[in-house]
Amino acid sequence: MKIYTIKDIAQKAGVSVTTVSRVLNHRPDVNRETREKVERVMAACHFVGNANARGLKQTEGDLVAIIVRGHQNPFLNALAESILQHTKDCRATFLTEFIDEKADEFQTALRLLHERRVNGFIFVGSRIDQRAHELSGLDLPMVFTTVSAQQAGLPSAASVAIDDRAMGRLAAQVLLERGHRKIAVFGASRTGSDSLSLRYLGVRDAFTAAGLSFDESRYVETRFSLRGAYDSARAFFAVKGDTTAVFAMSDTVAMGVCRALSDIGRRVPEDVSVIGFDGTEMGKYYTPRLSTIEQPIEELASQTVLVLTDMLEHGVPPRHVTVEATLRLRESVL
Amino acid sequence: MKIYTIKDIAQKAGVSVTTVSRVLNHRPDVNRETREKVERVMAACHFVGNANARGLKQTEGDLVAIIVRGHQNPFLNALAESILQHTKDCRATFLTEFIDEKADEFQTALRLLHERRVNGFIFVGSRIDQRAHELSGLDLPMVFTTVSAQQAGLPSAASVAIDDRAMGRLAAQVLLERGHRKIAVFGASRTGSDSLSLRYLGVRDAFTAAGLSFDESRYVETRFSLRGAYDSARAFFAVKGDTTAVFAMSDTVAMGVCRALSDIGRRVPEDVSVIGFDGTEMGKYYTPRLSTIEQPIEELASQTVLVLTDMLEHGVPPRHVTVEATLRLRESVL
DNA sequence: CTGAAAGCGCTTACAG
DNA sequence: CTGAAAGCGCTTACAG
Repeated sequence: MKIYTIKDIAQKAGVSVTTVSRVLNHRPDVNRETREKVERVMAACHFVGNANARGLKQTEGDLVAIIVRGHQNPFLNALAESILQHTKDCRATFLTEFIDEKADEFQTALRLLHERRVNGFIFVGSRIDQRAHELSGLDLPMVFTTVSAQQAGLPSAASVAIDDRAMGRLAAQVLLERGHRKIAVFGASRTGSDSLSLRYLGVRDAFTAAGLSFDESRYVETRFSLRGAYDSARAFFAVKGDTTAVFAMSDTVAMGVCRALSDIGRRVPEDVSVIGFDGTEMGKYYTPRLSTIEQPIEELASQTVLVLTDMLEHGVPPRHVTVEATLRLRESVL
Repeated sequence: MKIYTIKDIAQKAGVSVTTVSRVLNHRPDVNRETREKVERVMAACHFVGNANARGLKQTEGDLVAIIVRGHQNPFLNALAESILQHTKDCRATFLTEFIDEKADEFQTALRLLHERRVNGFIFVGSRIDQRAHELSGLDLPMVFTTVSAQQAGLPSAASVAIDDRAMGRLAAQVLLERGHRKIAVFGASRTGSDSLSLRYLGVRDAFTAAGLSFDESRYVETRFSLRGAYDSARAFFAVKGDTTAVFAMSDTVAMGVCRALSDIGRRVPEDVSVIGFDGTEMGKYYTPRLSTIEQPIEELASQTVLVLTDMLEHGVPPRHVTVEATLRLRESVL
């Protein structure tokens, strides 16, 4: 199986490589007969252009990198897939890079910038912190999705996200309204301005609005995996066994907590109510069906691609879009 | 933030581009002082080579594509991650391509072959069928993992997999031994020689060994998603309500079935036993904890990389490795 | 509508 | 140990 080059095709079709290149790139300025002849030869040879060679000539169309941090995260996975879907009718080409949750997305971005001459970024599942400043010199369109970049101080950064603070507040409010007072919150470090920290602030808002104050000893820093959440919950409930409700900042964490509760003989929701976050498919099929704050995947994706192409193709300045999340009350909250 | 090329570095360091290239590729034949000077300049400029330009010179090291079919599949995801882990100390470089479950992995392979001049493949989650013959002319190392390529008729194909037929048999046997006779099997098309079809043959083996025969009307072709399995199970149990046990060919399918059962008022495992396949993390935390056939991810991954590098670096002929799966009896089977 | 030629950034024989 | 030069496969002004 010989690998044909544009030169081989040109020779077989009796035209110049320039013409083959034109056909390859769907340029209009090619005679119909010539085009068809070249296309026939390309088809017969199963010709596919060499991406390296093409990439080397930078002046081609835009190349956008989608960097997904959290490969095992079902929510981000689904979101990335949806973004890719919306990407189909863009002029730019996209490459997707899945990195580990613990990896550094900004380092990855820098590498892609050099290695592949990328000229646009979509960050899926990034937490924007001081590391982001490695990108501050960059004058490329970049869109953060699921996290607001409003406070990031990156001049060319746009973002699409839900109102995490309001949604954190809503989750806590749901529990407070149902009479819960001993409420635990399972999240991560709450000192930044990332989406998880905002949800935590929302929790405090809810308590304040109810004339109460959140008991910080019921805040649990956990890893965002089933195993991590399970272990954290076992340890937490051994000490704070009087807790009657949990707000977990992801559905995965919520499910780990549910399993732990059931293993220590506490029923969900009869003994302990649990509300998650994200609105994953699994949550709908878990027993009990998970109450959650559902992020609008479809809209996050379409807005993200829209904001990016506006910046890339029309030079529109970056903007920060807020989309609506939805409370889904299912079986796990009483 | 200027993007430096090898030429810029050469100029700044006062050497030729050849020398910079040598340093870049860790060639031994560079004077230590020269090397250090060049390295200093590269570091100062945050220099990263242009992958396109490098890729264009094919004679570089090997490039292996890992093609993962089934992006949303947690088992394949975990397996791909483990493979990537084992890949770290290989001389070759690897690129990972996640494609949809419905996409054609062989088309993808062909594209990568041309576009990127790949010279080795790892197929994760492929089903080998007639489409595979598009690769039959290819004299490149390719390793199929989770599915045996023994019967595929591809001369350069190796494979690493469990004994799917034996494991299908074991799953059915577990249910038969516990007195179940009205057993449903949730799988896919069972006419090929892919791993799912083999598991089906294993089921028949188990029935035959017990002096019984499998009731084909209890074979359910389902999509391998929570939603698909749920819908299939609702439809199936509306007709075959006397079924007392289910063998689902993936944990995801098993969980969809469990949820459906609970929604029609059948308890798992008291009324219906369910056994899954793969051994996903979620299965351990589901309620009820899922009984399953656990695939040895770690060993599948290490063997896959080993077989590939043996072929690639040492010219060893392709081989077909069988690894051991493990029965995990948990709560969902009575 | 078509082609000859330069050049993208790198690697690699080939000389020295 | 080091460098000048050719070439990887493609794209794109520039001519015609």
